[in-house]
Amino acid sequence: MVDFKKMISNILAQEIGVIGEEEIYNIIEIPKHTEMGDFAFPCFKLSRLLRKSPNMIAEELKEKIKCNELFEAVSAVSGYLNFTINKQFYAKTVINEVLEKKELFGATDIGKGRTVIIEYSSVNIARAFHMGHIRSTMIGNSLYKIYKFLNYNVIGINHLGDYGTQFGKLITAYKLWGNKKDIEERGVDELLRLYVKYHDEAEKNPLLDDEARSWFTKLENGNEEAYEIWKWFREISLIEFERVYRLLGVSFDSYAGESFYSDKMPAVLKELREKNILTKSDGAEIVDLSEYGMPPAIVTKRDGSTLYVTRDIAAAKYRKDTYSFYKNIYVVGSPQKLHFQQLFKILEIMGYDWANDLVHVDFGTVSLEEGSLSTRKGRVVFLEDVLLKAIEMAKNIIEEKNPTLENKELVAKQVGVGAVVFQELFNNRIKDYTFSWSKSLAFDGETGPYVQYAHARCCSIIEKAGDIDIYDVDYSLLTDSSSMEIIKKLYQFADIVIDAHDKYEPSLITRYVTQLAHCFNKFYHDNPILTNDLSLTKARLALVYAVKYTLKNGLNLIGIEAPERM
RNA sequence: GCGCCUGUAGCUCAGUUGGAUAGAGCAACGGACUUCUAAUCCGUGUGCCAGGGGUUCGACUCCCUUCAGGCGCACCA
Repeated sequence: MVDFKKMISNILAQEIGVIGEEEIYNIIEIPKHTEMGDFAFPCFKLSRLLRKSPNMIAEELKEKIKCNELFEAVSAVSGYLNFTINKQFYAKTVINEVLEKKELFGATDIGKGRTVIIEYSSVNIARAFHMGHIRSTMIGNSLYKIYKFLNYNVIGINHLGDYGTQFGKLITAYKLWGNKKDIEERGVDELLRLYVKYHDEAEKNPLLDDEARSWFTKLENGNEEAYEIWKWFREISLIEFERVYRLLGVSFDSYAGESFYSDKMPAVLKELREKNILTKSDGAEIVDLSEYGMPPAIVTKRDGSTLYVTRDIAAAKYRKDTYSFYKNIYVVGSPQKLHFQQLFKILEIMGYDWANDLVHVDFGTVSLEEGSLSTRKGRVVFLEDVLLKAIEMAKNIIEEKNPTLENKELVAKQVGVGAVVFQELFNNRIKDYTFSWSKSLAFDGETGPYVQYAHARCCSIIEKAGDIDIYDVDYSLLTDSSSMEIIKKLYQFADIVIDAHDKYEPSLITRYVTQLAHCFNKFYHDNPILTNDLSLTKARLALVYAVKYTLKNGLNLIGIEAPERM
């Protein structure tokens, strides 16, 4: 699409000698208030170089470039040079672009030829799939879609927590208090019960922890009984997790979790030892990171078994060898920030320059009003419960507002799940938040259903319009303020997607889509679209199409469905 | 103790790599459906941008410091 900023910086560069076009381009901003114009060039930086007041510079520049058919107005206001693009040209440029690109509007090919790995969700086997897991799952899912949209080759990995001492604990608990029948009947619920009981008992009897450690060591050394139990628990868990992933519409290219790397551990340890990176300490092997201002990382325990960071070293190496990634992104909560800093540093020390291509996308913690989520303490809100409740509420609202709707079940699912997901991706990922049923189940205001509703309105108008075509549009009919507000918003979409990509921040798209829906709802309220005036109808209909495509593209990028009716 | 993160309207949060009068939603009150779905739209805000210093023509934004909350720091993940 035509880059207005580029056009302006190009013109300005011919008049300004002291700084280059690129710098000018970067300085140009979009004014906060629309009355000021579409783009603004602040002259303060030039002021020092030219030894003139910003005001005067703006005035002089204005005189030099005022005659240009591209601009409707060029004004100098308190040190800013403000540009207003010719509205008809603006409208035509944007709408043509959207209608031409359709579901690819906003996409670019900056990712062409690059493979990106995104590790997300990474739930723990045999434990509750709870509200705390939705963030990694949906942030990762969204990043997956954003990267894909930008033409990257993307590999989504669910790095399952299917290994480690916790399995020793589970096996111990199963041997002491469990039985086959209960697990077959109750699935993960029973595994959870055993896990909670283990922790209760271990508080009274610390010897249990030795038992658990020893079971994990057995598992790691290939003990058959341990392996069979482990495999069984893993399968049971995955079946239940899949149910939730299906509801959310999330999938993965790989489920290579921690256990996948167990046989790659010896080689990693050998390499670390050969490179003289390990130090013995208290029977354990550590990497001393004090010169980098970090506490040491433990690589093997006293009994020789491995830890989290060891497996992550193996995983990173494996991924580099297998996928030759451009970036390897870990969507994992911020409590694990230090872990990733250590991991990246160790790989750097090992001599891998690609350690710079590893990214930890961290995010804040979800807690409950009663306190932090804790599987062990049984303080937990199951994700599936929240989703099902949201679907049920959506169903009730449909019955109330649109009882004749077809596919009620499907739409209720799309809207209910959309509401929950939207809530997760609305704020900056770094913020902690307290889960609340009423917020997750909100359907008014800045919510998923709000955006979906705007989309459904577009669809319903288009359907009603029947075979009215949108060729030969008279763009002068879209120069009113509420149309232009939409058009300017549409123009920003590609930049927003890039920004979300640069910052690993899906919320930028969530916010954008909400703003676009709002502009559209306002327009919709004030302007009849299907009128007796064919050329007016065509023009407005073209705008509706453009909004529809963009809303749908945006929702798709945050993993939310866009029903055509609701 | 050391390190990282957060602190903006009653509540939940935005705030465009330092820029022109700090914005939304919720809640409250008041308006708008014989017309394309009112899950919508419009109106009403006295915010020491946690406090204090500093850098700058200009600071919610950068630096220092204090306070408050959260998280992490050796054999869990």
